[in-house]
Amino acid sequence: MTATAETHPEVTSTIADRVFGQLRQAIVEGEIPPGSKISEPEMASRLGISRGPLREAMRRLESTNLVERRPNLGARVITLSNEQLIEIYLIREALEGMAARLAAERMSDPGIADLKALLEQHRLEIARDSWRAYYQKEGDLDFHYRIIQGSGNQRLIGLLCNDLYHSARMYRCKFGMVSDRAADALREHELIVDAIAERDGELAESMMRRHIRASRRNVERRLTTDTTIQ
Amino acid sequence: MTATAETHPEVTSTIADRVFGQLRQAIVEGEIPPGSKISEPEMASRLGISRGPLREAMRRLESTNLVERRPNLGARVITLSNEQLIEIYLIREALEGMAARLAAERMSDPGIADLKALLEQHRLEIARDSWRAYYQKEGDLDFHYRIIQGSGNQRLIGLLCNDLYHSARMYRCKFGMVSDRAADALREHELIVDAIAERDGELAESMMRRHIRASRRNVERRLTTDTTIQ
DNA sequence: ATACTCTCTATTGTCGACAGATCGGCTTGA
DNA sequence: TCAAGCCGATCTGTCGACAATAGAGAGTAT
Repeated sequence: MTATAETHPEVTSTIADRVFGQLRQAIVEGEIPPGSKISEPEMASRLGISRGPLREAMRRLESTNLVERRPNLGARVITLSNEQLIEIYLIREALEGMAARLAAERMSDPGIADLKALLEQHRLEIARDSWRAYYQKEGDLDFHYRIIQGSGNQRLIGLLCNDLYHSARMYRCKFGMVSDRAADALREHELIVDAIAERDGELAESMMRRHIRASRRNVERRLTTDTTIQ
Repeated sequence: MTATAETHPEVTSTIADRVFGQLRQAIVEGEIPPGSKISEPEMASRLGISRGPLREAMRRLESTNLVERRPNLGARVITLSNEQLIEIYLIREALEGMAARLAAERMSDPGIADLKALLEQHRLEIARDSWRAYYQKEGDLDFHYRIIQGSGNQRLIGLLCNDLYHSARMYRCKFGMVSDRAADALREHELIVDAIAERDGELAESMMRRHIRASRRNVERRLTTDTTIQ
């Protein structure tokens, strides 16, 4: 973990901040499995730090709903229930819908052009090798991030990028969910970008919500039918 | 502060948790003014605790967007800009809209009956003494809380009740914003409850969003015209 | 008079150590 | 044989102390 987390070579001045990022990455990538207890002495010695900064990092992880902490009992990585995943999808539907509306109203013209270029790139990738759902997934993430950023609402950006998306990514890493609806998603993305390009906030919100709702229903269908998960 | 914060006599086993609640209340009520620096040694000695638990509490306050912390420079209570207030209203519009939709789908019949009773009580209060906007404000909060709880979405409940509403309350305590639209708000509340009672999630969401949007526009109007604020 | 530098102080970041609590295993009794 | 209680080990919560950094202030040179 100490090695893989160093992909971002940003020199964070304080240990607690750096360890927070390390642990968050290790948790969402499943390196620290869900439900497992995080022992303070063990983790501190493994990271080569003291318990002080570690506890501060754990508090932040607790606030971002990645670990559960019970007094005098220690902290455990949260266990992901299917219900919690659905909850996140519903919140994303509301928040990213609003983000799309705001992006349609406030995004810069060059930003919209970049969005269109990104979409064109995705279109080519999918046409070239549709089996490679991984790139599409990363691209999907990139697409959503840009629209969220385009909303210009700092609080909204923080909520989605710092909290919800890490939880969602944790899920994706647990069950290796490959998207079987890349083509559909791309079409929906196009509708969203068209609405944004026309500065139609109402339509952009509606299309984004429909997109996320479709994604949620796809997951729900899998969770209920697929017996491997459950 | 140490005295006023003890209104909730819940015995929290750990100091850091208790201090977190104390500081949060002191901040949102304006007892620790926005923008003021929180010195760790001073605050720790004032609370009669060590710096360790205080720092853990500060980390949680940082995660809930109530204090800003810069490495090696200390923590300050966030300064409330008008733009940030508008941001919160927009997020509330999205999230509480979704909450109303879910409440319409999932709230229990007794819960809906309670909601109606609460509304009836508000109607009487407003008819009796319309000048007392304070009670209406508290009632408004109570009304919104019940619908949020009625959504049954734990993550949504936590986001709104633990994060956003404290930020919003901080604003309300800074500018003593009395609602001059109690009657309008009550009518809007009635429409929302009617939609929930009819189990019409679509309508409930629409009405809730319209309600919060009206509230936001009322605030925007004040912020732009009223010169005392600015 | 102003700007620059150096020093000193106070605060933050970090660490090791102690007290209280929880959990597992062991003993003892019926 | 099984259940209840006791005891030790480990961990969490808390504290005081040390190192490093930022800021203020005095002093000096131009």
